[in-house]
Amino acid sequence: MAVVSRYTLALHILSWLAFRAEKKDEFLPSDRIANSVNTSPVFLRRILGQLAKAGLVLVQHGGTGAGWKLARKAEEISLLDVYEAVVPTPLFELHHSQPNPKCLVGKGIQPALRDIYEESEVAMKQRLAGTSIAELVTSSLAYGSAQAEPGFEH
Amino acid sequence: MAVVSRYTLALHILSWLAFRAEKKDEFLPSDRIANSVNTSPVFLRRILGQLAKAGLVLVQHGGTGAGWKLARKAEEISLLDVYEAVVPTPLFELHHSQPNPKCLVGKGIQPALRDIYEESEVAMKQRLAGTSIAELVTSSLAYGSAQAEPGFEH
DNA sequence: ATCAATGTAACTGAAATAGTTATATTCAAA
DNA sequence: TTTGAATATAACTATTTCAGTTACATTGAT
Repeated sequence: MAVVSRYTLALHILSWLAFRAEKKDEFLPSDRIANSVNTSPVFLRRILGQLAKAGLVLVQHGGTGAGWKLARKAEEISLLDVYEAVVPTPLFELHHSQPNPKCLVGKGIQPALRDIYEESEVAMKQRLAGTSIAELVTSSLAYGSAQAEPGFEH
Repeated sequence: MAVVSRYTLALHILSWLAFRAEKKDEFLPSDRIANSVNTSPVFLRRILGQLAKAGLVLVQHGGTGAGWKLARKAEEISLLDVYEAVVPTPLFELHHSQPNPKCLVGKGIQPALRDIYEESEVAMKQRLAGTSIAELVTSSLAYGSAQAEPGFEH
């Protein structure tokens, strides 16, 4: 295990909102999203809250048309934007208990690793930055449309 | 949290063995390693066992000179070799509960994500492949030697 | 005023991780 | 062949994280 599945759920949420936005510009409630993602609406709202803080979605609190929608076009949201919004911690963990500072290796290994870990994380993020939610939707539909069951109301 | 700290410990173990190997070619016991890493010898042996399976270290089971040493030169062990040895799972997690297959997005998003996740993981690994244990030792010593306490017996 | 929605605190259950304890096994060397 | 310094491994504990649920207060368009 590594990068939390919460990130996958965030991408699913945004893809679904983008897919819906192509048909109609409206706020959509969390339990409609939960129907596609197959997860609790409360859990999704926690993720949606993080996405809202990062400026990726807009929220309508009360009233009949309450819910969520994309804050900007799906072409302008990269998978890295979403990563930064929901994954706050660095990719690699250092030691839990500090290494022995009396040992030359133990003394210097943490800053040495920090450099390498940082660069590896950047390499991963650059790949994420190269794809948008719009492209993810296109790709998902290409994979899914072949055998999707017809007549399903979103 | 993300990539387990076990990976950091594995890199520390190998760096320490490489550092020691420069002075003398011998098997070194896990509690000597534990003195630098500052962790339980039993836990370290679990990691050392994984490294041995991957062919990165050699083990001497019984007798007076029992312990561990590098199976090949530190220049020929990359940080990616170590990653593959101790991190068995993919970097990104997909959904825990399957998305709704009746939804076009839910149907296709997993294979779409698999492609992108795979490429992101490869990008990260390529950076790890570019550094060897020998280089990590050199870098650690550069960071550590400035203020390390003198007179420490490894 | 209604009520369909969100916001959030508090909880549960499951899993992973780090680390420990105890015991059996290995094998070089005396 | 006995010794003993080491590893191998099972079983256990404590901590944390994560996903997901329940319950309730709040919001605000109509």
